[in-house]
Amino acid sequence: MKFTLKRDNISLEKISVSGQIFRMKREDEGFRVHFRKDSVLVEEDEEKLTFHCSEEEFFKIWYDFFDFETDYSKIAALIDKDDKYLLTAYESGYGIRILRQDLWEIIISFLISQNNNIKRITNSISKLCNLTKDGSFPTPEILAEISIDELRLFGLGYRDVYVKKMAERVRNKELDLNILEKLPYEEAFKSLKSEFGIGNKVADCICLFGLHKLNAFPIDTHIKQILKTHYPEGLPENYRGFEGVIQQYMFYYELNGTR
DNA sequence: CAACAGGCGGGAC
DNA sequence: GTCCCGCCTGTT
Repeated sequence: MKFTLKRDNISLEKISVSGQIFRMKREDEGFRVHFRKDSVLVEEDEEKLTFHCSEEEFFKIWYDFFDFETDYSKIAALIDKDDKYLLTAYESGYGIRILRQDLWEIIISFLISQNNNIKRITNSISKLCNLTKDGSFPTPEILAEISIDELRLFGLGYRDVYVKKMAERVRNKELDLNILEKLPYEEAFKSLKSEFGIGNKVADCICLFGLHKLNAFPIDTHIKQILKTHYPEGLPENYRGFEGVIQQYMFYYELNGTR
């Protein structure tokens, strides 16, 4: 079963290397993505996307996952005509969207991402998924049961204690993800930051990619440099509310350029 | 060999 | 509050 739709401001190719998702792999026919227990293969060509699933499944799961509800062209229209840097970054990153991924998977993924490189992050997460029979991302219960020594084998380095503690916290409902999902940005950010292993950057990544708070603006080493060079006075006011989307265009442009 | 990779915790001040 | 250091580990 397949479901086809016209491409409009979406690029799986770019999303796959935008740094927000760590297990979106290119297969022979297209890209495979995962959401909780489900997975789908998506073909991408110049004018359309072909989902290898029923229309019913597309609208039940993947429509939200790819955030088709949000009009990214409308957000891009906010870009200042004199902001040459961002106009170029948007042109470069045109088609990137903020996926609505599973919160738990995002929390662990970005805990692992700190002071780390994408290759190693991807490798660690891939190994973690081997813990489950179906290859889906391991639940808090599963991760909480793994010993530190065993976790170390996944190449997490010193981040293994962060992962272990977080799994226990969530399993014990000391951090309730259902509540976290209902909080406004400021409160979610504060709650996340109080967790062991989560600082400003990781908290904002989780808010942006796990809670879809488009006003979260994760500042990593690259973004810090960009701000210093192009926005010494800070981001313009008119981007307020969509800083996270802006960040993605900048980040992509910085790492992938105009290729 | 050192430096770095999408930072963070902990201690000094 | 800010500054600084050490940290797992694979790659360059």
